[in-house]
Amino acid sequence: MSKVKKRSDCPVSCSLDIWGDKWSLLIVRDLLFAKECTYGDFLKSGEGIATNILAARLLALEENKIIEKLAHPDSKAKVLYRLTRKGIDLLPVMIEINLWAEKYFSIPEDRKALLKEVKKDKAGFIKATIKELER
Amino acid sequence: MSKVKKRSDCPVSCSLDIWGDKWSLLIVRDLLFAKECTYGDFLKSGEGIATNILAARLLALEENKIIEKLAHPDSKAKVLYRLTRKGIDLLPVMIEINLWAEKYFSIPEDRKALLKEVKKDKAGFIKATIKELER
DNA sequence: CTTTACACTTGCAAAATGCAAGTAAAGTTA
DNA sequence: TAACTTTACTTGCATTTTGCAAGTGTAAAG
Repeated sequence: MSKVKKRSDCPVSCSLDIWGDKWSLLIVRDLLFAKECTYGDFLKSGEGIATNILAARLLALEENKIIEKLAHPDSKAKVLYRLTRKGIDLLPVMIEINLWAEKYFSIPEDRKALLKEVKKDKAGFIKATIKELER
Repeated sequence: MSKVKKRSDCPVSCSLDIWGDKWSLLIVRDLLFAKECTYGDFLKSGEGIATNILAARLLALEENKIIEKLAHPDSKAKVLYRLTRKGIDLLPVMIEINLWAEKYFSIPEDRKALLKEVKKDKAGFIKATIKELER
């Protein structure tokens, strides 16, 4: 199930081998925003990922140590997904994607407001967010 | 041919709709490094993209104004591809991907050396590179 | 005028994606 | 405690995308 086929040793290529598809970074995005998500939370995201694709992506991200599963405190029927440090470290990538998109697309107001904060002090924002996600 | 199916208005989602696949950012990478590439140059890149996939990606990137074609000065048989400003502006994304990958993979020495330069003065590096690519 | 270089296109098999329905365990309600 | 619901997936199948190999057309070179 876990075929890690490395196309080259270029860092960009290696990265894309793991999360270079239309869905993986959306999962990471959800977790950067929400810190912890259940399977159902991902399904409810606006883009409408199919449940089998979601399952496949979650497994791949877990195998690549981007995310990890943990028990839900309220119920054995629920599962929580969370970013590992490796996943959290995608935050700068995510921020730059947002800034790029802001320049070339029209994006929601609340996201614009957040990016305004980011631009005020990027390093500070990243540091604070990582701290929040890690505990 | 140019179906721009937007899944949501999230900036991340919009971005991935355009270049969220295993190949597009490698094309952008080649152009960020080389400034201008021919069709054959892309084919020669280490990852070994199939020629039909390359043609499809180049067309999609062109339709989305990430790259543009221009006449080769030496020959009518050759075509040059170059980044538009929109494509050049993916540089910060590309840099963060490289920095992330450097932390979690072993990457080639020459790329490490380049990233050392980047880390010394990220804003300066970006500014200088953009200037170089734009003229 | 024949050969080579270059930028693609085409055909087809294999893999990934997307949709709808189904399953199993856990929790909730009557 | 029996029936129902919620949750996290799995399964089957049609559609789409990818990958490989071979082919085409135009321009340049010999």
